[in-house]
Amino acid sequence: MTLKEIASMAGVSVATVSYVLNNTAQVSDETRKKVEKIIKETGYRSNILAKSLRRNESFLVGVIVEDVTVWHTAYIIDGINEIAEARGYNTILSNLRLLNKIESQFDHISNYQRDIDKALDVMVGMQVDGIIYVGMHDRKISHILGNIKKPVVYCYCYTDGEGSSVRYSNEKTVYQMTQMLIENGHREFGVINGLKESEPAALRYNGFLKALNEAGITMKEENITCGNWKYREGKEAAKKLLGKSDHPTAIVAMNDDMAVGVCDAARELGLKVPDDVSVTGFDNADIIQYVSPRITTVERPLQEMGYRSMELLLEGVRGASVGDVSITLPCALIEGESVKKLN
Amino acid sequence: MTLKEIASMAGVSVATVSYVLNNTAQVSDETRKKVEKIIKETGYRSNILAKSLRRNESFLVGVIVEDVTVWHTAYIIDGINEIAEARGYNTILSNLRLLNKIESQFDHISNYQRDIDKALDVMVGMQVDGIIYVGMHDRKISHILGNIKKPVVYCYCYTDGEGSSVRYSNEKTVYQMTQMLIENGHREFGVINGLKESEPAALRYNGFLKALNEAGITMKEENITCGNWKYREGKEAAKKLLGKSDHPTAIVAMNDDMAVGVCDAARELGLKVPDDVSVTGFDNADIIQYVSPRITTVERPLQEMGYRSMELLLEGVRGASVGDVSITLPCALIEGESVKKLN
DNA sequence: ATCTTTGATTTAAACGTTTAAACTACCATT
DNA sequence: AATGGTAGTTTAAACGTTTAAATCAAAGAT
Repeated sequence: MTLKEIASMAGVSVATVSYVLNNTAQVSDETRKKVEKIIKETGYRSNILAKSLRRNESFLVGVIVEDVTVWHTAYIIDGINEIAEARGYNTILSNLRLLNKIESQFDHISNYQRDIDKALDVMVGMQVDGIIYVGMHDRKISHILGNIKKPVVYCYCYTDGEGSSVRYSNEKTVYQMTQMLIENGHREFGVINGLKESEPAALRYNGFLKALNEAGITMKEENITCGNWKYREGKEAAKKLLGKSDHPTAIVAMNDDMAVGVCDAARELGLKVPDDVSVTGFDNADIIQYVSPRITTVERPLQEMGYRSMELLLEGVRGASVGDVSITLPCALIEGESVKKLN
Repeated sequence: MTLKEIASMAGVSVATVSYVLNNTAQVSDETRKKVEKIIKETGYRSNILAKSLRRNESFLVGVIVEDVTVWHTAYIIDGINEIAEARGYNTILSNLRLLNKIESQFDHISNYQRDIDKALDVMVGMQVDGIIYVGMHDRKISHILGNIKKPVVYCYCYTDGEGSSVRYSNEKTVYQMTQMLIENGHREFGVINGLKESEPAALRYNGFLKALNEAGITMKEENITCGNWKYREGKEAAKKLLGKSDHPTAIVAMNDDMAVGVCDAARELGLKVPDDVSVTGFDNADIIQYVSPRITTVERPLQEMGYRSMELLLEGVRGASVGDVSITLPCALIEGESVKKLN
């Protein structure tokens, strides 16, 4: 079913049908009714490819994600898609599958670049109106993406890039969380940071330190540890932190997986959470729901980040925005029962 | 950068450039080199929209998912995308967001239909070559999707539909799991099924019963329970099953969330897993990694289901397949330490 | 010397839209 | 009666490809 066929069935020209469809010109009530009737009857759907070709805009945006199987990715995609749908845009998804690659190939960096190039090939080929990159981008990535002459938004985390970006606040969130612990009377802290090279780890740790410094609290060197974000290393670190009589009264784990490890370590050492030691996490991961007492943690505005990214992108597409915009969204404190009031 | 521009830069006709690009006709080495050089220099990328319009195939497939934030969905999408990419296809994703809708709206059925229609509008409008529906489809959905004149593959679960489908084996998997328990000497079973109305619950339960029947084992009515797939109800059901002196020696939970609930219930009742009671789950969910002892469970071939769905779809697109094909993939047993050998 | 064949290239139509420009009635002013 | 304006409609070009058909030149066969 094409415009032409509709037109001939209605006994009018293709232009008229197009005008009816988009109401972009005056059409008499009579012909409008006639045409609309036929459109409904035939179930005609306009060919978006042809439309996009002619209009020189595709109403398509490309979404590149580092790994779709990392759970937070789905929520961001969900947010992106919701706005896209509402605004009449569609998305094509490209999955870099970074997780497997980093694990299995030593030369992942070069593959990485090749994969992005490939993704860009199809996206630019599809004439996307813009691109959202979901993940941790560094200068290299923003350089690659900067080369295409389309609006780009970086969503999730970023180092120092060019381009518009949407992220959540790591530093401030942990800062506030730590303040909360201090207000509750805690003075002896243990910290389990994430991977040293990781940007969020650095940011979160900064927030932690800032709160300590402001309160004039210093930490024992031995109470500063880090893990690989995973349960096991969190538990191991916690065993060290808690395995002495003068252990900290509060342990700040930089994500929930490790926080759960802390709780299990505590139990195995015969310590009660929160009575003997307080614990906080980060992420509001699924696992949180299974452990009791509920670990106090923090929820990232994942869906909202999707919303904002898409909105920002569309501003760029419409040429509305000037220059780069960076949005940092706050996280929400999810209060559990893992923090004891000491005062 | 268009074909025309490349052509004029190379001093040849657009046809020649097109032939070089797709090598679909004889071109002299000399001109080929010349054209390729310019293509490389300019970084030309062909306009897929125009190509698709002309060729009357889009190399696009639509993927409709019931809810992208349900964790298994991401793995299926990953599989779909991997094959798509390898075959030169792209995917556009439509998320029905069913989870929120079912919770918040009583008239979700009609919205559901409208949402699918909307998704189809854009997909058909984009001239997708085919569609993969990821989720539990019923006759209603296959009726809607059957109306479009494109190949469709249903992935995940299905009742009795028309159309090709890919799913994992529920019945046989639980059958084998139960056989394993029987071989290990278990005779007194408790079962925690999923939601009664749910198809996978029914299938899994069938598999369970079949193994029991074959072994001539009968169950006490009171040991047959069900929950809503969630931790809490699993735990509650387990409390009932285990709260008596002659409790079952093995509890088959129809998913991991509930199996974890069983373990916690056991612990609270002072029972040891697996010494006092054996437990099995289903899904190999993330949570499994956090509980010890490791719960014996089963992994669904999610990514593989994505692969197969895409392959099946492309067969349909290429007109290779005749009639509907149904593929049922086996699950893999993940042996933990939650099952005791009684013999 | 003429006719075929072959290989390399170009011409031009087609895909399904949008849209500026042209056209046609019809009516209202002068 | 000529002019102008307006509402409704059509014409035709354009978007960037692909591809059947046409063209052309050079080589081979008679």
